[in-house]
Formats: sequence, C-alpha cells, structure tokens
Amino acid sequence: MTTLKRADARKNIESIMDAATTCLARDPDVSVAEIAKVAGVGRVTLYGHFESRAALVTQVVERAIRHSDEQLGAIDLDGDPRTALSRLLEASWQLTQQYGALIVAAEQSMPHEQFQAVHLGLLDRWKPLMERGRRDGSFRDDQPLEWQLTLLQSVLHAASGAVYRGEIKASEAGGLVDGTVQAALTAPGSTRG
Amino acid sequence: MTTLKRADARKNIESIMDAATTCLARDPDVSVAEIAKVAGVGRVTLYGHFESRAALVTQVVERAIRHSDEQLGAIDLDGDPRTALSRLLEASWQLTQQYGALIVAAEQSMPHEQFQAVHLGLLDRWKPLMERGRRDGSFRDDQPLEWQLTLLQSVLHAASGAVYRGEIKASEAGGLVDGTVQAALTAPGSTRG
DNA sequence: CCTAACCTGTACTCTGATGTTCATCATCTC
DNA sequence: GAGATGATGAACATCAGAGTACAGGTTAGG
Repeated sequence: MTTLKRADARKNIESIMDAATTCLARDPDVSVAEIAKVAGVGRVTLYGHFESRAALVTQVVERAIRHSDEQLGAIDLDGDPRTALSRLLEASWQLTQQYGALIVAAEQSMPHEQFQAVHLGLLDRWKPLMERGRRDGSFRDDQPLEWQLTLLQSVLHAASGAVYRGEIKASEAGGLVDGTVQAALTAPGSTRG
Repeated sequence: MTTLKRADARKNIESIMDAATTCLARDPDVSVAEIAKVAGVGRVTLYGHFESRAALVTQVVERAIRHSDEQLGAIDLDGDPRTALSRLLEASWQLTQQYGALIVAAEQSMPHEQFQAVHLGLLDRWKPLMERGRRDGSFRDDQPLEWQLTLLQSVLHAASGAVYRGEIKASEAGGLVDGTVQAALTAPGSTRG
C-alpha cells in the first residue's frame, strides 16, 4: 500500500516520458502515436496516463528543466569568468545535445506565460556571470547583454544541428562551441585569448 | 495577344506571391487560407494559379533565391577579407530580415535534393572569401570551415529572431551581427580588430 | 457591348492528428 | 488463485487543413 500505482504502470509512464523526450528533442511536432510506438506502448495506454499531448509535453519539459537546473546548479561560477564560462558552456552543451528541440515543443504546447517563466529562469543562470565578466573586462560590453545571451543559445543550437547533420563530430562540438563563444565575447582589439 | 494572361490575373499572382513571402517568412507552417486572405484573394483563386501549396512555396522560394543571388552577386568580395565580409554580412542581414523563416518552409515543402542544391548554391557565395581570409591570416583556421559557415547563418537567424521578439532594435542589428561574427572569426590571442 | 477569361463563396471529399469509448485480455498484488 | 488494476486494439467522433467542383457574378479587352 506504500505505492500509489502498480509497478508496470509506473514503468510504462517512465518509458513514455523517456520516449517523448527523445522524440520531441528530434522533432517538436512528433505525433502521439509515434511517441507511444517508440515507448513500446499502445496509444490508448498513453492517454490513460496523460490527459493530452500538451500535458505530456509539459511534464516532459518540466522534468528536463528540473534535470537541467540540477546540472547547472552544481557548476562553480566563481573564479576567472572565462574559465567559469567554459564550465557552464560544457554542461549546457551536454544538455542541448540531450534535449535539442524540446524547447521548441515547449514553446508551441505550453501556455505562453509558463514557458516565459521557465525560459527566464534558465537565463538567470547566465546573467550574473556575464555581468561580472563585463564589469571586470573579461567580456566585451559594447553589445547589449540580451544579444549576447541570445547568441549563446544560438551557438549551442547551431552546434546541435551541425552534429545532427553530420557536419561536425559530436566529440569536437564542445570545443568548437567554447572556442567560438569565447572569441565572440572578446572585445575587438583585445589581446585576451 | 502579347500577354499570356489577363492583367488582373497577373496582378493577383503577384499579390499571392508577395503575401506568401511575408507569411512564410514569419511562419513556415502558415495555411493556404491565411495566405489567400492576406493577398486579398479567394482561396480558390489561389488554387487557380498554383497547383498546390508545395508548388506555391517552391515558386516563392525560387524567386527569393533569384533576388538574393542578384543582391549578393553585386557585392565586391575583393580587397581586405574583413571589410569584404562586412559588406557580405550587411547584405545578407537585409535578406535574412526580409525572408526569415522562408528557408524552413523550403526545407519542409521542397524535394530534398532541390533544397540541397539551392542551399549549397548560397553557401558558395561565402566559401571562397572565407578560404581566402583563412589563408592570409585574416580569419582563424583552427576550426572547420563548415562550422564557421553554419555559425554565420546561425548568427543571422538569431538576430532576426531577436529583432522579432523586440530584444534589439532593427537599426542596431546589422552592427551587432558584424561585430559578433568578426570577433568569432578572430583567432584567440590575435590583436586584430 | 459582348465574350472569354477570371474571381468568388459554398460545399464537398480526403487525409492525418487528437482524444474517447468499450470490450477483452493480461498481470500485478494480496 | 481471485479480484483489482492496467494494457490493448478496434471503432468512433472531431477538427483543421489541403485540394476539388460548381454555379453564378465580374471585368478585361477587343
């Protein structure tokens, strides 16, 4: 009586959320039927556990956010802003590769304000580090912070797409992301590396 | 008898293609009904001029490619690679702003090989300049050229999105794109600006 | 001014996706 | 092993978008 559901039910819910995560990371418009198939479960079973497609997406996104927050929260953001940024980028790259287009699915399926809140929450992980780096001259401050944050996400997303299309190897992508972002945040004429 | 169609028919075709361009640039999944409405024309009239949605998208994309080729072909790519890159970026930014997500619609609606051909054709505008700049030390060559090309597109796309979301002003976007890309292509430790 | 070309809305089919119902079958748990 | 819980596929309703048919109205253009 300690468990709320039968064991096989819980296992299926896990399978469905895992399948939904990988499917949505690849194609944000994937159908419920496809997710159920990948999960090795009937479509009706899926609806027995999740109210609707939107509800499933929301739960998957929330779990991904929780996991991401854990990973990013464990990172040391002190010390030299550039090496701290490298650590943050490396972890973010892992997450981007894992969750890919999930953010797009979230934007389409979740209520706008809820998505906005989640999105801003993730950005707050970057902002203080970026601001500190701009103050102490590690990063250029001749561009809006907003733009630099957008750029960060964009580079991560570009790397994910490039790996998917086979343009670059997954093993080298992390280094490329770091090398590119570090250069982009360097002030023109600076001698920093 | 010199004209193949009646004047009002030609005018409608123009309206439809213009409407389709702006609609698809904003949302690659826009419906035919929406396009017809924006064009100020009945949905059936649209089907009178275009076989299918895919055919319309293809024609719109082909026109956009033709226009882009004209604009980019007129640019002087000689002289200092960095200033040449600035010219190319400025023009490409204008086109990106104008055509936005049209490339996504193309990818979804056009036969894969045809899209690939178009895409590679556009990349060929950048390749020689980039290769020359890498050879003469203007640009870093410690990253794959493929990655740098992907990055270029990504930054342009990111700027388009940022303007759309109101994060940055359209008037400053061009400068941000140039400043960012130039920095990203600078070798770490270099003193170039 | 007349006719062919063109435009229009309405209504239809078709397809693919979401979501629900139900009857039956499997399996967990006690 | 018995009963509750869960899984399953088939069938159904619904909806939105693509594409078609038609019947009648409009206009370009000779």
